[in-house]
Amino acid sequence: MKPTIRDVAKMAGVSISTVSRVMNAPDTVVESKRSRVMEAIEALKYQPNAFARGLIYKKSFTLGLLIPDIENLYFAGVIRGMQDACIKLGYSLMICNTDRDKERTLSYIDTFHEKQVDGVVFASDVLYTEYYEKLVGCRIPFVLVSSHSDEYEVASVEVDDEKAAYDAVKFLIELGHQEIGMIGFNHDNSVSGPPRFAGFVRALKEFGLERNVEKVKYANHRFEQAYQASHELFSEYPELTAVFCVADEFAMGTISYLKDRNILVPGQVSVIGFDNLRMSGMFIPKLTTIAQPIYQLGYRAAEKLHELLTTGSVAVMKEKMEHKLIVRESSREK
Amino acid sequence: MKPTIRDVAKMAGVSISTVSRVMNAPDTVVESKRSRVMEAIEALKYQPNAFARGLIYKKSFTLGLLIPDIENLYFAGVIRGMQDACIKLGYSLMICNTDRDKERTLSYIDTFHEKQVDGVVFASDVLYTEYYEKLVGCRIPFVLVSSHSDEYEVASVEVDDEKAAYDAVKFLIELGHQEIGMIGFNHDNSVSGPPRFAGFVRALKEFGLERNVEKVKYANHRFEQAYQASHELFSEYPELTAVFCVADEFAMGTISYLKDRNILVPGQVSVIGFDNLRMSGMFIPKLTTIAQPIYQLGYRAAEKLHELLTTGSVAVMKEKMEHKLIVRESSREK
DNA sequence: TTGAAAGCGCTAACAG
DNA sequence: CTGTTAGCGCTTTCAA
Repeated sequence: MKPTIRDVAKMAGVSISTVSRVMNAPDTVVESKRSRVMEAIEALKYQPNAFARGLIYKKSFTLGLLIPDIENLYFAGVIRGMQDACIKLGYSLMICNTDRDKERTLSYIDTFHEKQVDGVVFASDVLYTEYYEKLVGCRIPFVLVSSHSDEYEVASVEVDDEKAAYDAVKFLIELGHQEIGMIGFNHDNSVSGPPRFAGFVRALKEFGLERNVEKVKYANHRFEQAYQASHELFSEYPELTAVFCVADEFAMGTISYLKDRNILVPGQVSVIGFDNLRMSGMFIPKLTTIAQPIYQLGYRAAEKLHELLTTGSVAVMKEKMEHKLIVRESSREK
Repeated sequence: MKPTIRDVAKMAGVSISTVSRVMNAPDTVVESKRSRVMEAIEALKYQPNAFARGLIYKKSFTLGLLIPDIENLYFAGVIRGMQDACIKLGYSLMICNTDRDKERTLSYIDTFHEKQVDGVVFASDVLYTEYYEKLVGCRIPFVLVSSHSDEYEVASVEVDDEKAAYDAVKFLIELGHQEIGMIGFNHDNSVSGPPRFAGFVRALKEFGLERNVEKVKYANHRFEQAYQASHELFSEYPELTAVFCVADEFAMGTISYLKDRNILVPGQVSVIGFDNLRMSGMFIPKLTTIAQPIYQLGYRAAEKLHELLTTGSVAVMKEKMEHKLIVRESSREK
């Protein structure tokens, strides 16, 4: 049996209240008893039972994190940031991988409810009504990261997707490209799909290149799908000399396709990615991309949730973090 | 306030024991009351408090997972497998990323202790005495995945590293390579470092190629380090025509270095990796590698821990899973 | 400064 | 079949 507060009390020859006090308000206990209690705690390797504490405090000091795909390096960064923030703020973290499955997501929310997590961070996926209502129904405070909600009043932290996409495409245009295509996220099951497309369109229009607006194919988060989408894109628009990919993984799929077709990158076609995953510096060629402050996004999300938990609201509802263009080798020189 | 069992009882007009019964032994309650209780539960979105339950059962139905590096795709696979097994077995999962930091690892074990996790899976890292003693001191049952312990009696699941390395090197030799180098894990802070080196040596000796035994450089888990190690390896042994890398990430680093030196892969040098990460099929060239059943390793580790938790011991202490050679494009044709 | 005792939400005897 | 009651381990009044 794990030792309880009673065992410590007995060993130290004091009452359980005294033991409790040395843990929560040490200076209300005289030195002599305090040190005896500390010794006993040490000797028994006593650790207060989190269940008993939770029952009283009605807090678990645990946060939940819902991510769509743990095999996507993007989320590894978010997790690291959030985990570091949790350590700083005194929370434990419960990470759940939903695979973008509704049943599974809902069931994880149940688990969070049952384990009484203090709050949850919901990453990237779209906040479907079912999710929102379940979270609200369970009275679980939550914030969104790499996502936002137009329908509901929910705090969020993300990058300015429209602006970032605009910057990427503008960069391509300034490199001299006139025939530019895009591999995007489907608009109906992603939150950054529409704004990134909008940024693509805005840059094109600004430079009188609107004829490219339709040169877009969509993929569903993974490499293989982007490979396939590139195939469709280039079959239909062989004149393309540049592609804006809304994810680094898409850029890799696109480059892979181009390579199989013996089309040189960046010699014949420039490719720009999005995210700046750790992998993007390892790929051949190294990816030119729009960097998101991934780690910071996770860190900030945890802080924001903490703010919500402790003050009942957040100072800024829809927070944007800075993105940055990183020029490497997959785009041609000026 | 979240509703308690009392609220449900009141609304359904029964005692709290009856409510408890419909949750734990439904058929001992008459249909009429049972359905009234179910309705009340539904209406209030009642979810039993895990703290109160934990206090009684002395079980949290939560497992802990300690991984060294969440940004390594290898662990993403382990996590998925373990998470699926947890769903099947009725556990929640608490994942902690140690960054291979001792302080941090020890502190996570404290957290696990405090949250009363039922058991923990410890991944890949070496089981230092401090870890072992703390875990045992806290009376937390645990198993090792992608690791094992020679010193202690601890259950583990992994691949046969020596045999897998042997197979990789033998494959290279059978391709006709005579000058073979290796990029390995440091022997003092990794568990698979020594056996993989041993497999390298055995294959070499078996084919009378022991002169290559010293052509080894070491790196510390990441791409950049492998890039640097390759630089050292090829500066010292420019005659090399093949390299056995003990991780796919090392293979990518090596290929990246070779590419920067304008050495063709597989034209001039064959490179074989280890793990078969999802990335290895996305890289250019696609990696020839030794596949580990990563997902299954995670799944099996959770099952094994469950076995330990429920029966008090495991049928097989040191379990090995099958590896497989995957031939793709980074090795030359025969 | 300290101890006794109530109670957090739930389960499991024990009566009825 | 159902209700009453005694804890599970801890914190927190309330007295002493």
